[in-house]
Amino acid sequence: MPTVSDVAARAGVSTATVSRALNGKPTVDPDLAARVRRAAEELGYQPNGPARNLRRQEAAVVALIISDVENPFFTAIARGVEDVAHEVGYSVVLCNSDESADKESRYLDIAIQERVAGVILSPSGPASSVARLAARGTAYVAVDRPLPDQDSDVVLVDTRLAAREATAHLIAQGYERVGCVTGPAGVRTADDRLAGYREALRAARRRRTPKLVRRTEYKAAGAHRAALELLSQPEPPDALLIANSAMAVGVLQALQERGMRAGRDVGLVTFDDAPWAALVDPPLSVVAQPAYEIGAVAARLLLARIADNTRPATTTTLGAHLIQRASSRR
Amino acid sequence: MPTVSDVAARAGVSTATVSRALNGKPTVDPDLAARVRRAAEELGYQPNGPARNLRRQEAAVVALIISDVENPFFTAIARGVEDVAHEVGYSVVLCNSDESADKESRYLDIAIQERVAGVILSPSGPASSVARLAARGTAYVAVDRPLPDQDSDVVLVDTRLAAREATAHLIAQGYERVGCVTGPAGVRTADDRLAGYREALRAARRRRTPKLVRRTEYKAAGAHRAALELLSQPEPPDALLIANSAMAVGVLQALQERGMRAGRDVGLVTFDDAPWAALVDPPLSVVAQPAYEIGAVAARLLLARIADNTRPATTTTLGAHLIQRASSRR
DNA sequence: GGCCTCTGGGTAATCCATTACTCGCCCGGC
DNA sequence: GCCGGGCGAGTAATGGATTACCCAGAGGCC
Repeated sequence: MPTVSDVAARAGVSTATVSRALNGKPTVDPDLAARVRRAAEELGYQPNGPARNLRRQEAAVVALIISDVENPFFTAIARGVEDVAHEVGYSVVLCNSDESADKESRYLDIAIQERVAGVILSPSGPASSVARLAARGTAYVAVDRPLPDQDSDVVLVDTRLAAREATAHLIAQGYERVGCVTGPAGVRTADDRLAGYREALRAARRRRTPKLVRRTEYKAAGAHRAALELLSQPEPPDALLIANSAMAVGVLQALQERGMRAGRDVGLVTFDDAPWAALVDPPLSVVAQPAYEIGAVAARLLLARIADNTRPATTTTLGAHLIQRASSRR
Repeated sequence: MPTVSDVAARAGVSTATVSRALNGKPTVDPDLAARVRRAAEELGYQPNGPARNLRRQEAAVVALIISDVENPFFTAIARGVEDVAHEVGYSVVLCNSDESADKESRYLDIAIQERVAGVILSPSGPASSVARLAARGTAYVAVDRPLPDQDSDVVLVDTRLAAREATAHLIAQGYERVGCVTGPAGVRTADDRLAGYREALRAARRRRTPKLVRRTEYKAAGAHRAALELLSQPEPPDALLIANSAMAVGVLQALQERGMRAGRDVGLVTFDDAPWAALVDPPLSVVAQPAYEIGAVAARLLLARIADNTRPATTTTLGAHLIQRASSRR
């Protein structure tokens, strides 16, 4: 594997000049630079990343730690981050924490060890170990969920308001017993969606019925169980607000098994406008979140913070909008 | 940021001993090792990854380059890879080549530069630049699609046979004019699925009708256009084999716009058992591919090759199976 | 007791790119 | 003609962990 010295020898210059030429420093004679580039080309020279990063004390890489690779919401965020980061020459590596604080912590360690320039993450649960990032002075930005007890840049969606509007919509459509299937306690988006749901009930002077609410992991399996439980009660819900699209899959399965029809039997609104949401029968009403933009904004904030880590922390809140389809109509 | 020297000073030993102790080398006195670990703990020591990788000439990281993060087939592969790699202490970084040979090439360069231990990739198109990996002696494994002109480890699905069976199934159900929507020419899975489709037609002594076949990018938008074209013809298909789940979304949209119903008006079988496939109306018949297992097998092959790069190249072909649902029944 | 072996641990070389520092040369100004 | 400044390029220090090599001391054997 060729090194700078090999390139230097072939081009008949010093290693310093090779480095300067290949990094586009302006203090190199154009002829020399061309000679160096040609030599590098001929040898198939690829810089040694670890050596470069060791010297520079930082890698031109940002780590994106998301809580579920299989969730289209997060993969859309990933695209937003990638597009912005690539524009300015950063690479993005995607890490899947799988909603496990352990894996998250492990990936954070790796990010620190590899001296990445910055980290974007959707924190899994309250006991986040980002304090270590802060301690090292590594730039980071939280997306989707704020970090507890941390004042860092955050990009959020006003998910509480959206949940409130979605619930109000179900009520306005004439559903009497609106329930909610949301994520685990302590996960901020899950809490917020529940809070918005309750606000809407209060605003409509409906009694709050704990029996109509279930919390489970943010996955299809949990939501499936939850929906079956809810529907087996003596006074089952006639509408549900569902906190993400994976959960919607579980709920729809449950309805199918019970021979029930969304809209007619149970009004449904779910968070996240998955590509298939309009294709199920009846088409699913959703709260569309600007996932791509979340990623893009987060990436821009991260780049700004990499450039200047003393800037004050900001919170960006993006809006979500309800898309009414037939699953919330009788 | 503390270094080995700091830990060494605090534990009252040399840097060599610190390194040996923290890496679990057996030649260190247990008492000393404990002292070192405690010192490291107290200082919050995190090894400097670039320095370590520079010295070791290799990072304990495998790169997984997939052609579409938003495709559940590939994210399931990612889980398989992760689970196996983590077991033996490797980290996985996910790179999204987005079906672009350019991005793929760029990520390969990064993988080489960062001296990752190995690469697993689903090659985008024929002009793959993996030759560079081979030239450097970096271990790699191809998944889903073989590499042209390369004899490397490959993990495939017998997608041609599956396509043939799926098509035969449609014919057996009484569909007369079975068409096919597949991916771009040159992408092996797309070619194979088309070949399997044709084999089934031949076996059933049906005429091959090029007008019933469309090739487009492996995305919803392309398939949507293709489906509209197919259905606008004077003699439109009455059944379609669809080459992946993103395309299925496009085709279903097209049917919806035309007010047509899958199964009754157009029989449908699609590749990939997406979580929502059973939830659309009517439920979608699919060819389920063992995506998780592809990832797991690929990871094991990669680890074997990292250990011994001289082992002969292998090709693993996994089976896929048809799941019959209502979309392929009149 | 003398010599050999084995073990644990220290010293210093090594991996490779970047960059601070330095030097020679050329040009302009006085 | 001499000096200061600036530019381009070379020399060598630097970053931090790993590991080849070497040494001291303990224990065994004759």
